[in-house]
Amino acid sequence: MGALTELEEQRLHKLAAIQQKGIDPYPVRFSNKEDILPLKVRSFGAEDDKTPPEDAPPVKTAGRVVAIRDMGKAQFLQIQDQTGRVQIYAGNKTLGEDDYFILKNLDLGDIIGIEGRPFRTKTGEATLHANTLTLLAKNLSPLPVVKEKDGETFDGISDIELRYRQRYIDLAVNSDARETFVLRSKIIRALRDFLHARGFMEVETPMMQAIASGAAARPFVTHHNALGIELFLRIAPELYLKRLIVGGYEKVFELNRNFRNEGISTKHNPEFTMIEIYQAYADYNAMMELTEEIFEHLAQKTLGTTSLPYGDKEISLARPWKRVTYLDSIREKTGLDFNRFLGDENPSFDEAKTMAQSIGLKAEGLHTFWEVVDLVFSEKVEPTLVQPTIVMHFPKAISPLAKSIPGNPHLVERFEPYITGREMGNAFSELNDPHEQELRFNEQASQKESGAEETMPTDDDFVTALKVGMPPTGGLGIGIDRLVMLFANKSSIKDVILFPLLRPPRHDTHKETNAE
RNA sequence: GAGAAGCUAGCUCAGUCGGUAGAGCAACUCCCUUUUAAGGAGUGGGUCCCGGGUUCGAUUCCCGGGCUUCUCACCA
Repeated sequence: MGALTELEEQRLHKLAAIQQKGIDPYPVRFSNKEDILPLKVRSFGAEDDKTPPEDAPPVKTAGRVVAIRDMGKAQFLQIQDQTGRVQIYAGNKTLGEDDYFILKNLDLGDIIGIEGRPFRTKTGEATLHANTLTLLAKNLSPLPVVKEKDGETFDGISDIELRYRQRYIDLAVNSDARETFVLRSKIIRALRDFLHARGFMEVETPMMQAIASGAAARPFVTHHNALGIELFLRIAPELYLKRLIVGGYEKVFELNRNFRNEGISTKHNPEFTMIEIYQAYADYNAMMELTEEIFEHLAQKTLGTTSLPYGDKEISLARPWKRVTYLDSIREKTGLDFNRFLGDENPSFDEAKTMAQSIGLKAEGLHTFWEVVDLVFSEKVEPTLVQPTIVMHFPKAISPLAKSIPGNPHLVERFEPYITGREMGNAFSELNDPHEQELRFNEQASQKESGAEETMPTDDDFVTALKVGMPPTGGLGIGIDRLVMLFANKSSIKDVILFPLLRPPRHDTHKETNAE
């Protein structure tokens, strides 16, 4: 393998010619580089309305060459750094011999440093007239050429696979991609600041766990050689964070990766970022307040508004959000009223099935009353929850870590916020009765025995922790990737994860395997 | 895991009812010192995703495979 394209060969020849001339195409450093945006503000005014004086002192900056307009013995270049773009004017009148040689051998994608005097061209463009031009890195693998005019982009890269597989190209070429990940970083920072300001402490709990509990999902398995044990990548940090509440910390959070060995889709990546927040002496009502505050604050802080465009919709994150109970939301959307079963100790599975069938849902493969109800909810209610909605009081049967509503045998103090038809988080008053917790784990285990695919594994040490005593506690988890999708107006989770998981490319394995 | 679509020059895309292919941008050569999707003249560039079959001949038709995207399934 490794046949070079014509373009790559040409670049290598230029590289050789540059080295021949005694110029290092990869110099060690370029000191005192000023960022382009502040430099432009300083030289040309914040409104781009100032003209620098004739004798303005030279400035020094650097970036990637993204446009070359060759006028013969002089050229107009555009260079781009993390903060913006600026035009460079360079020619043989001001450049020394070596620098001019670099100019003549310059390619799109090269990284250069320049020193030059700010001035305006005839047409008024803010420009730097280069006195020196230093090659800092030669581009040997040509980038796609993207041209822009009046905000319109021509011939950008649209090959989605290339954008995800070689994100560095996507970032180098597409300003939208760059902006998305800047926004992601701002959101995460604002979230941390928000929580720190309220007295929360950020902690780190194990990502490799002997028991992958805290959620119901298939884990990744790995192996520790020295201990000779099987370990799982965590599917959730929940049980460890609650151990910290037992230990006496009262406000903790963890913002980091979880891993689930499940399908990949526009809404699922095998590793994804979650924040989980626990507050002792609080309950799910406090978590509802917190949820609304967090979303509103993050939007205000990072986007300057609580009104977000998403696809063809306009989402308003302004508080207060609509709140509705789980069963009422089903009644609202389908007319089916499961509330009337709340008095029954063992609500009828068959009746639930009949009700589901009456609105065209097949309850095949389901075993319990509450599974049928949850099917109705996820099929008929979830997709309709476009504006922020807090759905409260989930079935106990599918909430093994949440505290029961006092006096209610079937429902728990749990809620989920929904936006754009997607679950954005999960929260509850944490179950802190060790005996009840043990029963719930057992219930999960017997569901597994009777054929449920994914249930929550028992964690005996966690039960022991609860026996030591955990104060009443409110917990909240928020999916960060989905939050960023909402804020960045992206429909695929891959657009908000820098390096989403893709099948590794197979080079010429075909020939090799067929050669046998 | 299932179905559908796609894969042609560095990029964005045409096209071949089966006779090995084209545009724009990029590249190369030349002209041009205030351009900005710069302009003008010329040139080169392809395992048409991979393998097999049918055929005189396959990028095109058939079969198998790969990768991606979308939908569904699974999925806190």
